[in-house]
Amino acid sequence: MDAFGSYLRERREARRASDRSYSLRQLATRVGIEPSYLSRIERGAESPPSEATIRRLAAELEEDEDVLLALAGKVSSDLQDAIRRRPALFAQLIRQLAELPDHAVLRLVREVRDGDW
Amino acid sequence: MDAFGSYLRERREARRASDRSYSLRQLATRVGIEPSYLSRIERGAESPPSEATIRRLAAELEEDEDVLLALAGKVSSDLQDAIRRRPALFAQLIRQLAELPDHAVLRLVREVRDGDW
DNA sequence: CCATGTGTGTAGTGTTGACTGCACACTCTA
DNA sequence: TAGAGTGTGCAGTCAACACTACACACATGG
Repeated sequence: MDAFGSYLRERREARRASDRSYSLRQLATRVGIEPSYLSRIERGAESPPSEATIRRLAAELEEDEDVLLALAGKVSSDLQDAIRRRPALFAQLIRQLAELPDHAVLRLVREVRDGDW
Repeated sequence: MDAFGSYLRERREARRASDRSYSLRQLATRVGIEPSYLSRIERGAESPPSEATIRRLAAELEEDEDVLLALAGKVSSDLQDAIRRRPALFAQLIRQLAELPDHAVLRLVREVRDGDW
């Protein structure tokens, strides 16, 4: 049940296979946290770190920030800001989309992207 | 700059004009918090309460939960859940919509509502 | 006039979030 | 075989969140 930690470890070790600088210690140092802290996070002995730290981890591992944040049970603060600016509208839309299958949402994304909105 | 508190007070007093049971004390009691706490919140001397408490306040005042949460700088947890289930997809969509005007988003909401999705 | 209700000031509480810092045991490798 | 690097255990910090508890002063209406 610790999606975040195990995913992180898995990703780091994958990278480490081709780049020795991806040891837990070195990554932690680059990201600016204590190695023991990262160790506990990877093993799920500690809850995921802050949004800022997750962002730095994502950058270092070249992972999608939103996905990593999601695994940590969080939602990017800029998305939250966008929703907060028009709460009624976005709330309605998101609740509707929550019940639609992926492909429908994807279709919508595309339509908005290259539509005449 | 204390949108939440002043809005709350304003709404409560509006209701109180026609219903004497909307005193700070009585509302606080119905909602299950200490009057002094609600007092500090309404005056902005304290940051907004938890999502659960905001929900109860919204119910009692017949206000839109999402709007009240937004004023408190929060986003409903069920919306966050929806986003977390498909982070890449939703992140992309919301960032796109953040730059569109209200009417465009509204049009989208309608289209999804009564479209053949 | 006093009992009841009103809002508010001050102080204190338990819990969680987000970490640091150091010591330890193990493993390579030069 | 000493030294550097590896992951980890344990203890502790510091601020914020989300509140409670109680005392106070005012007012008001029966």
